[in-house]
Amino acid sequence: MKFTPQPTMRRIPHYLHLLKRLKESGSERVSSTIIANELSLDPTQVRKDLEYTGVKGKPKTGFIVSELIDAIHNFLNWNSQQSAFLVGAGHLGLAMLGYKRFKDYGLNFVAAFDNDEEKIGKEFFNTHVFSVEQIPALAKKMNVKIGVLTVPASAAQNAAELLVEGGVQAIWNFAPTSIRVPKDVIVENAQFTESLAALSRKLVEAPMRT
Amino acid sequence: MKFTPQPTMRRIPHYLHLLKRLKESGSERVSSTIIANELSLDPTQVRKDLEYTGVKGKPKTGFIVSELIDAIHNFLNWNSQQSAFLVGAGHLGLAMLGYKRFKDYGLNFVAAFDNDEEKIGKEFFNTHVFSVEQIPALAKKMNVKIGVLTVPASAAQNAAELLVEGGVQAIWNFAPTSIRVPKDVIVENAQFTESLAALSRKLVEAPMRT
DNA sequence: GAGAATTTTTTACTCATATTTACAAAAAGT
DNA sequence: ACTTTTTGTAAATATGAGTAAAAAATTCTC
Repeated sequence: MKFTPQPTMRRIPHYLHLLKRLKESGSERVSSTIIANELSLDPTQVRKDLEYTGVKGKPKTGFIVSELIDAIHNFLNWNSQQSAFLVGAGHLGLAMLGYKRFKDYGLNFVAAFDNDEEKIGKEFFNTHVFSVEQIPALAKKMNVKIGVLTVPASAAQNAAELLVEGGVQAIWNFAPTSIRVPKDVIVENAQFTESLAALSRKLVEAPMRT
Repeated sequence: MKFTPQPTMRRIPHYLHLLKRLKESGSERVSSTIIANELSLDPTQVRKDLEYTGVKGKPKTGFIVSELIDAIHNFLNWNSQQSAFLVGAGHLGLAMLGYKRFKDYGLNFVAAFDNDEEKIGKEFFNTHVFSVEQIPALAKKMNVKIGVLTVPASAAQNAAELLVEGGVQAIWNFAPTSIRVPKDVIVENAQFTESLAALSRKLVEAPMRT
């Protein structure tokens, strides 16, 4: 089996969003050309991407919307919920906890952590806040596999190490810094700055495109 | 002049973070090999990426840290602040407003918008919340070029259109959906789901890598 | 009900882009 | 002056995107 290319991975969630929209509006079937038009992509590319999910389209009819949605969910393992820890109960962390939709994406926050005495012991959106020191013990006990880092840059490395100590397999890093972890631990960076840099540069380059 | 490749754009903010860390810890010079090691990249790739920013390194000594930081800031036009509108004063939107650090990234929120009567007229983190209907008029008046979308998927398209009507040049889209805009308007998607999908898939593929 | 026409997938190929590898030149230190 | 280190450039490889032609299947028509 081949690994999925990065660019494909980036596009798949967009397909999913569109498909859900189509399903809501009552469409049962969809062709790759329709998807391509809607997202301004190349039809062949859409087909190639969808191939990774394992679904097969039928000529003339295209793909069955609900089948595709299921296939993508399956592909991403979003059918079964994964327990996750949230580290850092600041503005962003609370936004994450408050975003109910994460359960559609297979993510379930079972506990939050912070090192602010003010916050420890409280509950936000039905999630209890513990001291960061308890991360390793609780992670092992609750068998948590995913850690979400929404701490300041200065606290990121330490938090990451505590998560690793607790046996976490993957870290979703929102902190504006790189973290160093053993190579068998998966790190996915979701930094605003990455995206903002791209935007800023596009603004700089925009006049040149004319 | 050549356009900057996407992957390079993604890496540049990481260089910047590292460089700032190095500067704080007192380093004056840095070589591409050190950067490469720190971020587990290839040294040549680092040099090539840095080439886009226009800085020249000196053999044997490498690059001057502060020079590099300036060059990257310049490259991204983060020296001068850009006025921006925040559309959607929910959890995420407030997290954005509360994140003081954005001014380091050339972004300055001058107004926020929502269609919740409860929020309109209030202030959050010194930023006033207006009704979304006022977006076009205020955008023109204040000459705002960047709009940040932190609204639910259902409100995204409408909000985007209002921003476009107001003459906004770039939209930073956090809403979990694709938006359709005229082709001269820049859209940068910063969706959690993109990144979460990548993480989820890595978890699925992880056992295969062994 | 059979066949033609149309639409869409599928496959194969070409082109572009990004990464890696290799080598030569330059500056600092010994 | 020689060695080491590190940049800069050039070439090669690998990967992903786009294009074009062929095959399959469904619908429409006769």
